Amino acid sequence: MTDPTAPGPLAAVAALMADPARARMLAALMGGEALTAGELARVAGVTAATTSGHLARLAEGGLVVVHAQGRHRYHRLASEHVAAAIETLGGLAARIAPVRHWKHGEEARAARLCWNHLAGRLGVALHERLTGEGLLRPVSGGWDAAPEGRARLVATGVDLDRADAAPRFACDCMDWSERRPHLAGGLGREIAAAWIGRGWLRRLPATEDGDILARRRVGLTPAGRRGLKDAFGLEAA
Amino acid sequence: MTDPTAPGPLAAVAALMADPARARMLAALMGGEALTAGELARVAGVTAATTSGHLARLAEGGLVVVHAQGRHRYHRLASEHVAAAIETLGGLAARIAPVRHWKHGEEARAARLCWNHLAGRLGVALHERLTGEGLLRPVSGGWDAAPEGRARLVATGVDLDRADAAPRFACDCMDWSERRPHLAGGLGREIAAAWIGRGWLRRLPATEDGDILARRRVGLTPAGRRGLKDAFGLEAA
DNA sequence: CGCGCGCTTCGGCCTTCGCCGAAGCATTCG
DNA sequence: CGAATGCTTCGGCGAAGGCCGAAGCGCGCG
Repeated sequence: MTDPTAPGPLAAVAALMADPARARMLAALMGGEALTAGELARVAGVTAATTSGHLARLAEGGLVVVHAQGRHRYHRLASEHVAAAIETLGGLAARIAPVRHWKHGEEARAARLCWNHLAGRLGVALHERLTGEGLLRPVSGGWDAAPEGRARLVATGVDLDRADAAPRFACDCMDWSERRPHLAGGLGREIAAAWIGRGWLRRLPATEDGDILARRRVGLTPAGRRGLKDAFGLEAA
Repeated sequence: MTDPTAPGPLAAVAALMADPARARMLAALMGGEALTAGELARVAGVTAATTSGHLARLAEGGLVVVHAQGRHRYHRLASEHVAAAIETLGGLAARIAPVRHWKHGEEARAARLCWNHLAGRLGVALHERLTGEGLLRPVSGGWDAAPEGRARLVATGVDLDRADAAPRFACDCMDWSERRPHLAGGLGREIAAAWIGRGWLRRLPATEDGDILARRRVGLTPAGRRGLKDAFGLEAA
């Protein structure tokens, strides 16, 4: 316990992300869905045996939580904080590494999920629009929706009661590609859920290669484009 | 180049932080000062030879930049984005790991530097005060100082011209201990520099053990306490 | 009830890499 | 112009850990 060779907590959590196979799994989980060990094995490109070990370590380290259901074991990211850290680290990596061209990079820059909320240009534009118009205002440690903002969000199907029940939507993630904040937390989650639910957003098919963006890309449907324009005057790219 | 076994950029940057000795070096560099290889060797607890290898990797990976001066080689974090990522990852680690009691943890929670700007309770309180009073207002991708806010900041000795010259102070770091944003970017840097310069803040002595907080803790002087109360009505803990 | 499937555990191989001491450069100082 | 200092490079050692195939285990289905 008081092992003098023990890595500090920072090194320990970094080590969990430092393995290529584990990093691919975490990236896949950034899509927000709970995935089985088998699915994660495929995206990571290793056998089931290897995957099992990796997932045990990730769970032990608190990055992932497991939910057994029948003969499947579903894994998802443990919390918003894990997602935010991965997003931030991914952003740093993208900034530092030679600009490697992801096959679907352009689509992902346009709109994607960051665990359970909206990111990419669309997520950033939404955040800017809401804050710039005063529909969201800064409060202690985060954002709160002004009455006018609440009404407009509810009109688009967002369940604000459930968003309010969340601890607080203090966490505005720093965006991977745009280097600007987008809306995370309970409100971000409810927005994404509502708009996917009413068909404004649609998940784009996962890529088969080990792409870090697999399962994260979303697209705005024509209905969504219209809806966002009507509700917020938002002209999506 | 197209090595199929190459780790993704995320795993690569995580690996740089995943070694205990390197993590200690990075933590020490979060104090914002440029440190020599020898100083980093001492804080990391390894020999000069080992340190040299680590620093070469960190520089190669873009986390650190080197500045040779005489027979010393000074190292500092490469950018604000590196500092933000370390802070975020450290926050996740603190949240996940069993609450380990750092010797100077309480002092560091009160006020510390996050690379070149103010963090801890003081940094968070300042951010909240400035945004809550409307002295800072949200603009596209960050914060801008309102006229009233500019005047008050200038009155405390902050060089706003230099802050304006910075790319943008879009980056409000997520705080390690408080899990709330504090003020980073060009403005954060100028504030910390100005207040240290006029004796409002003082660096506290570095700890001798390999503490992750070494060289980061700062204290508010009586003059600083008075000054912050007069300028912003800020009652520091 | 027995088979199939998903997942984990075990054992063994092998690469990676962190570590050090010794030697080699460079810079500064006496 | 040596000698000391700061740092890097080299060579070699050892531990950590990532990988797999095979075997084991639990759950659901036929």
